Amino acid sequence: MNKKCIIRLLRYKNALHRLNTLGFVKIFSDNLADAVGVTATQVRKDFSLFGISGNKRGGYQIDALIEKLNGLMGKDELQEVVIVGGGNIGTALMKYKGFEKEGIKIVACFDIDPSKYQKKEKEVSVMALEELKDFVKARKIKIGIIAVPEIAAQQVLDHMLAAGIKGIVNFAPIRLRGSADCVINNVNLVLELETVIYFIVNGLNKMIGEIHEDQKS
Amino acid sequence: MNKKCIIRLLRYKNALHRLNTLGFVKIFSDNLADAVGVTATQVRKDFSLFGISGNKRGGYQIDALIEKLNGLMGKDELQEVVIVGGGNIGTALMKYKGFEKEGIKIVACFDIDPSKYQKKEKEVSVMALEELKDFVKARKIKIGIIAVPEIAAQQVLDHMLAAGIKGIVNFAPIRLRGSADCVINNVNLVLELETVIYFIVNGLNKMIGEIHEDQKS
DNA sequence: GATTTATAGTGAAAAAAATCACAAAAAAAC
DNA sequence: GTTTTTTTGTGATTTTTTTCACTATAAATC
Repeated sequence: MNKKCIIRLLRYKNALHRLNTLGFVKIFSDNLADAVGVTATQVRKDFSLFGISGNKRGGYQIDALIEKLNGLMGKDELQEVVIVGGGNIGTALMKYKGFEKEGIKIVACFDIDPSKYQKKEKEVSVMALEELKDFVKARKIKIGIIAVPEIAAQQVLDHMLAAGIKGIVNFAPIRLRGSADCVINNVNLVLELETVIYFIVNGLNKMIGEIHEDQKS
Repeated sequence: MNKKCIIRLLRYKNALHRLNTLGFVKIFSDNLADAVGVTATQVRKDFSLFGISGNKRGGYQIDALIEKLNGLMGKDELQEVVIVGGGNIGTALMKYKGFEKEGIKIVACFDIDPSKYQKKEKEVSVMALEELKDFVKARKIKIGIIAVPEIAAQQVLDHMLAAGIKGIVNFAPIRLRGSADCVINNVNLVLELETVIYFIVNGLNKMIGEIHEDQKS
């Protein structure tokens, strides 16, 4: 039961959700592997490790599988999330439709200069950074997104920790250090692009098909 | 020389750039490790593997180090990149300032319905998807970003491949398969958030400080 | 200029992760 | 109802990745 395996399980769950809404009922380790980008053996091994079993020659029942994964990984109830930083990235995330489907709700955005933003119909409201603490404490919010410039990221992190945020996705292009008190997932958009560029410029595309994904195919 | 190691080298380069602009001249494996989120041993091992050496008790000269890394990984000349999809994410990336510093230039965006967008001062222009192929071929662009809804992603990928794009960062929440002809880096924003949520909901924050980063501390 | 100290460098060991190879069983075909 | 086929399940093996434990060396100190 390692970190990587857990992350894969999340991916399986995610993919299964999608397949489910597409109307699929049954799935083979093969198909799931393909959807997630790993090998079929890996899928079965992961399941085996967590005591998930299917039917020999019958594959897996998708809804039962989702059920099991939910039981294992904690059914994700609706999670309220705040964003700090109302710039390009922050705004995009505020408006992004993809979260809702997965039970994630962006409830507010905080910015140093909220006067720039006026609330439009159906949009997330932007508040002053000073209001973060009270808001987060009052609503017992545990998850936050950092979408501020590099220079402000560390300071914003401190604010969030003080407010009681426990998990963060950080989009500022600087690595923020997690702690026992707070899990941080650093996502560096520039680096994601640079990685691809590197592989292309150096003609290494033959070497790999995908990046970060560790499968055959 | 494995994929992970290459990606780490890219991270080192990135971090060194930042440290350099901040005025640092010298660095120890320790510091770099910390900036990137790995162990000092790992940094030294990676360097050793690629024949990069520093000075005993003197650390590494940052500019020389960058030089070496550039030599090794191909100096990144200005790279022109196109975006497909002018929605929330696409728009954010178009406006995002962070790319320029790293020699990445977003030169155009393509959308099914470009009439929604009117070009403003200093902004990237949005064109019809049909123009993608000619544009990309004419300017010999090799790198593209997919920022369309899930449903359209596969089709857009096909368009891009036909146009001669060789490397892609895909933000649609579906795994696109790379090939010998095209490297794909799938970035799933929802999943990044879900991963954090999972660790928090299950109280596993003690288990890890960071996600995707495999270091101590 | 000898001694101490901090840091790089690296082969060896350990740990982690992935893959293989094959058994078990259910379904399908005959 | 027997045989074949397909797919799961998993111990064993291999490969990959990381860490350890130590040496070498340059700088700093005394």
